[in-house]
Amino acid sequence: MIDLAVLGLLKEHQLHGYELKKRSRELLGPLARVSYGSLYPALARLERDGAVAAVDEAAPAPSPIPGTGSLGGEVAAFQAGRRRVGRTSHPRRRRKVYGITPVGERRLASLLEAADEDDRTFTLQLAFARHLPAPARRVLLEARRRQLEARLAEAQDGLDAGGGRLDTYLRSVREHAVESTRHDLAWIDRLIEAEQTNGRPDAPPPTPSTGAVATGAVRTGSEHTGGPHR
Amino acid sequence: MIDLAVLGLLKEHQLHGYELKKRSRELLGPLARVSYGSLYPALARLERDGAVAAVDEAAPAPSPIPGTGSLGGEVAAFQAGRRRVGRTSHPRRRRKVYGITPVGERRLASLLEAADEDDRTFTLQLAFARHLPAPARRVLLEARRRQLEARLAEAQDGLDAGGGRLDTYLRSVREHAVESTRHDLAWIDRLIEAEQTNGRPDAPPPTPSTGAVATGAVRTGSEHTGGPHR
DNA sequence: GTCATCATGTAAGCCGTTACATGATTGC
DNA sequence: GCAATCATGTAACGGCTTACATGATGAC
Repeated sequence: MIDLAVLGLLKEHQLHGYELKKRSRELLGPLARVSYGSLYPALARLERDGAVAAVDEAAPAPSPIPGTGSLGGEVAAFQAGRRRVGRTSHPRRRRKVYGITPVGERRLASLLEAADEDDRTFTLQLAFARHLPAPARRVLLEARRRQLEARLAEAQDGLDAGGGRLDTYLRSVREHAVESTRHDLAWIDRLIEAEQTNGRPDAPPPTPSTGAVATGAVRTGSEHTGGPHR
Repeated sequence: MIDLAVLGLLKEHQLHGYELKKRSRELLGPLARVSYGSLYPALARLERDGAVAAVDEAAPAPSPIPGTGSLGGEVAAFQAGRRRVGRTSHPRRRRKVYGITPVGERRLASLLEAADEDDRTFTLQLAFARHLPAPARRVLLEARRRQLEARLAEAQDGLDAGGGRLDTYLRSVREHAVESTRHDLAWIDRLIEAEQTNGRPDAPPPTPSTGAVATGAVRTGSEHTGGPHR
C-alpha cells in the first residue's frame, strides 16, 4: 500500500521523503496516512529494488538509471556542497529527492491493477487511475463492483437473518452497513458509466510516462501532470 | 480490537474458539474478521489475565474462577443434546469453552468506552452498545460525532483546495469521501436523537450483566442467536 | 478406511506504528 | 544564541495474517 502511494506521488513530481509525507496526507486524506517509520524504510527498499532513484536537486541527472548506482557521485556532491550555500542563489540541498524509474513505473502499473480486498488500497488505486490505460481501469472498476455486490449480499443476509429479534444497536450497525455499501456501489456505477461514455473526453491521459527519471529533467516548478487542466 | 469482539461475544454466550470465529463472522460481517492465528492467542492471553475462564463442558466446574462458579451444566446439556453423544458417557471434551469473568466484564466496559480513531473499533463498540449505560453511550456517540466532523472538514478542505485543477478520478475520490462522511454523520445524528428520545423505550437494557460466568448458568438452550431459523 | 469437518494451536512474517536519535536551516 | 521547523533515519514493538502441524469425530 505504501509502495502504491509513494510511486503514485513520485510519478508526478520528484519529491523527498519529508514532503512525500505531507503530500500523501493532503492528497489522500486522513485515510492513508504514512509515518516516517514506514516511509523511509519503504523508500530505501524501493531504491534498492531500482524502482526509485535519488536525484540531485540542482542538476537533473542526464543518465540516471544504469542499474548500477552511478548517481552516488552526484549525491555526494550535493551533500558536500550544502554547507556554505546559506542564503545565496542555491537552494538548500541536503534533502534526498527521489524520482520514479522505468522499473518503478512498471511496478506502479501492476500495483494499480492488482485486485485487493482492502478498501483503502482501492481508494489509492482510483486516485491514481489516470495512470492506467482505459481497459485496465474498466477491469479495476468492474472487479470492485463485484466485490461490493458480494459484500452487499452478505450484509443484507445479516440483516434479514437477524430479523426483528436483533438488538437496536446491532441492527442499526447492520442497516448502516447495507446503506453504505449501496452508496459505494452507486458511486462505482457512476464511474463505470462515465468511463463508457467518455471514450476519449478531450485529453490523452493513458500512460504518458512523464515524470520518469529516465525521461530526463522534470520541471518540478510548474505543473506537468495537470495537462489540459479541466 | 480482537479483545472487544471476543469479550462482547462471550458476554452473551459461553463459546469455544472455533465457534467464536464463526459467530464473529456472521455477527460482525466481513469487516471484523478474525483468524485463528490471532483468536487463539488472544483467548490464551485473556485467560491468563483472568478476563475469561475455560469451563468444563461435561462436568459443572465447582469454582473455575476466584469468585463464584456454577456454570457449565446447562452448556454441557446443550452441547450434548444437540448431537447425540456417542457411546461414551463422556461427551467430547476436546473443545475449550470460555466464559467471561467479572474482570472480563470490567475490561469489556472500558473497551466499549475507549475513544479510538479506528472506524472498525467504533462499529464494534456500537454493535455492543447495549452493554453500556446510557450516559456512556451518549459520550461514545458524541465523541464519534466530533471525530466525523473533523474528518468532514478535512475532506472538504481537500476538495476546495484542489478546486477545478484536480484530476477526474482524484476529485471523484474526494467527493465520495465527503459524501460518505456526511452519510456517517447523519447516521450518528439519528442515533443520538434516538438516544435522547428514548430515555427508556420499553425494555431495561442497561447493564444486565447476564452471561457472566460468575452469574451462573445461562440459558444457552434454544434460541440465543442462531435461533429459530426463520 | 478415508474424507470432510470440527477443533486447537504454533511459527514465521508482513506491515505498520510510536518513540527515539540526530542534525541542518531559518527566523528572531 | 535559541527555538521552530525541516529532514532523515533507526529500534522496538504490536497486531494480525498465512501457513503449517496435529488430532478427534462422524459420515459414507
